[in-house]
Amino acid sequence: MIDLKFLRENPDVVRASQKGRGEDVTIVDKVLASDDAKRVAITEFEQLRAQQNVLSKSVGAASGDEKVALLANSKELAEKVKAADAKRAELEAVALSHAMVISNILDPEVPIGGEEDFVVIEHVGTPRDFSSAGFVPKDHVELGKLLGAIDTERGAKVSGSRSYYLTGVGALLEFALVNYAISSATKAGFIPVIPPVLVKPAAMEGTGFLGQAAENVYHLEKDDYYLVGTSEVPLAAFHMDEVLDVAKLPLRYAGYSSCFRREAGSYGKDTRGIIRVHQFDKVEMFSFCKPEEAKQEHQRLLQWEKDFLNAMEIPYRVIDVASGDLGSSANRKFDIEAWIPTQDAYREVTSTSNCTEFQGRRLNIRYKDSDGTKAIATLNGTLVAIPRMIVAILENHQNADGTVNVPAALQPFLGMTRFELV
RNA sequence: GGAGGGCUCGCAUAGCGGCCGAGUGCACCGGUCUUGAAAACCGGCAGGUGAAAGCCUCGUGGGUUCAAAUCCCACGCCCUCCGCCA
Repeated sequence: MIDLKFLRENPDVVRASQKGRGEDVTIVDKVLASDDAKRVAITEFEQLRAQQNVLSKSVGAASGDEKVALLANSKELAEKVKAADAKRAELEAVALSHAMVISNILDPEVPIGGEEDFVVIEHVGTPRDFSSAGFVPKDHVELGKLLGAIDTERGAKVSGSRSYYLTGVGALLEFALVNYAISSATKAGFIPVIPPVLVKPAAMEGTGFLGQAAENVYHLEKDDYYLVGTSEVPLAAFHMDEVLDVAKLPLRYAGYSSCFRREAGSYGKDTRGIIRVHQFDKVEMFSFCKPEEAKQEHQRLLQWEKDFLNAMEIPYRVIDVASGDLGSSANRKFDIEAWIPTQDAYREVTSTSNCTEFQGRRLNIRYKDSDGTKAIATLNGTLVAIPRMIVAILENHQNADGTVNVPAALQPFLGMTRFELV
C-alpha cells in the first residue's frame, strides 16, 4: 500500500505514477475523497466516545435519582456512539479498499512505456558463434531427450500442458543448481529457508498478488488457500505483523521452493519446452531493509544475480524494465536475460524488484530505531529459476554431438564435467 | 475427525462488570553505592494513531450493558488424549 500521507501531500506524483504504469489515474481522487470521509467519521466517533467514557464513569459514581437520570442520558448517547462507530468502520473499509488499488509509486528513473520500452543497461559475455563451430545448435527439448534429462511428453500425459519431468542428469542438475545457489547465498549472509508454498489470503494479498496478478495464481477454493507463484510470498509474510530490530537490518533470506503459475493469457506463448511452465523450483533472495538503503540493496541483489549467471558462463544482458511491465508492488525492476541460442534472443531468467515500503505497509512489517517505528522496505530477486537456467545451460554449453559441458562452478556439485548421451 | 485444557504489557503470573490500559516477579534501561563487578537501593519500562486533548488495543470477530480483560456466541491458534495417516 502506498503512504496515504504522501498521497495527500503529493497527489500529482501518484497520478503520474499511475499514468506511467498504464493504470487507473482517477483512483487517486477516489482515495483522497474516501480518506477524507474516513477521517471525518473517525473524529466524530472519537468525540462521541470520549463523552460516553466520561458519562459512564459518572454513572458508576452516582446513586439514586441522579443515577436514573444519568442512565437515561447514557443510553441515548450509547445509540449515537454505536451509529457513529458503524459509519466509521464502513468508511474505513471503503477507504482501504480504494487505497489498496493504487500501485507502488514508480522510481523516477524507471523508463516509461510498455513491455517493449525497457532500457538495456549492459551486455555481459558474447553469444557463441555456432556456425563457425560448424554445427546448428539443438534446442533444450531435443538436448533434454538426448541426455535423458527432460521428459515433456510424459509431463503432458500426467499433468497436461506446460508440465515436465526432470530425470537423470536433469534432476541432478536441479540439485546442483540449488546447492550452488544456497551455498553461495549462505556465504553472502542469507539465511536459507524452505517456506510453505500453500498460504492464506493475507499473505497473498499483502505481497500484492491478488490485484492484477490474481489470474495467474492457483486458488484452492474449498480451503481458501493459495499456491504461491514465488517464495517471495511466504518470505515477505514471514515477518508479517512484526517489528524488526534496526540493528538486524538488512535481514536477508534465500528461499527454495516450488512455484506455481496458471499462465493464464499466455496461450500459444512458449508452448515448447520448459521455458514457461505451471510448476518449477526456484531459489529466491528476499531482503528486509531500511527504506533509505533500498536502492543500494537493489543493486546488491542484482549483483548476486549477475554473479550467478557469470558462474554459469552464460552470456546475458541486464534490462531496466519499463513502467508498464512492473508488478504492482515494485517501484523498479531489473531483469537479467540469458542468451538462448536456438531462439536467437535474450530471455528473462532472473528478476529483481525493489518494493520499497509497499509490501511492508500491507503486511504490517515495521522496524524500530531511536526515533520511532516505521514501515520497512522489501526487495526480492531470483537467484536461480531452475527450468530456465537448465535451458540456458544446455543450449549454451552444448557440443555438436548433443553432449553438454558442465560449467566449472557446478562440477563440484555434480561430480561430472559433461552430460553424456543416454 | 472426536474429547478436554489454554490464549493478559519480552517471559511468568494477578485480575470482584465501573477505582484496570491493567498489579506483582523476572528480564531490560538509567542512576546511587563500589577500584571494578555482583548485591542492595532509587527511577523508568506495551503498542498504534494524533500537533495535542483524546481515541483504540487483554488471541480475532460479533453480542449483552450506560459501562466488558471480566458475562454470552462464533472463529483462530497452541497443548493433551483417541482415531486415521506421508
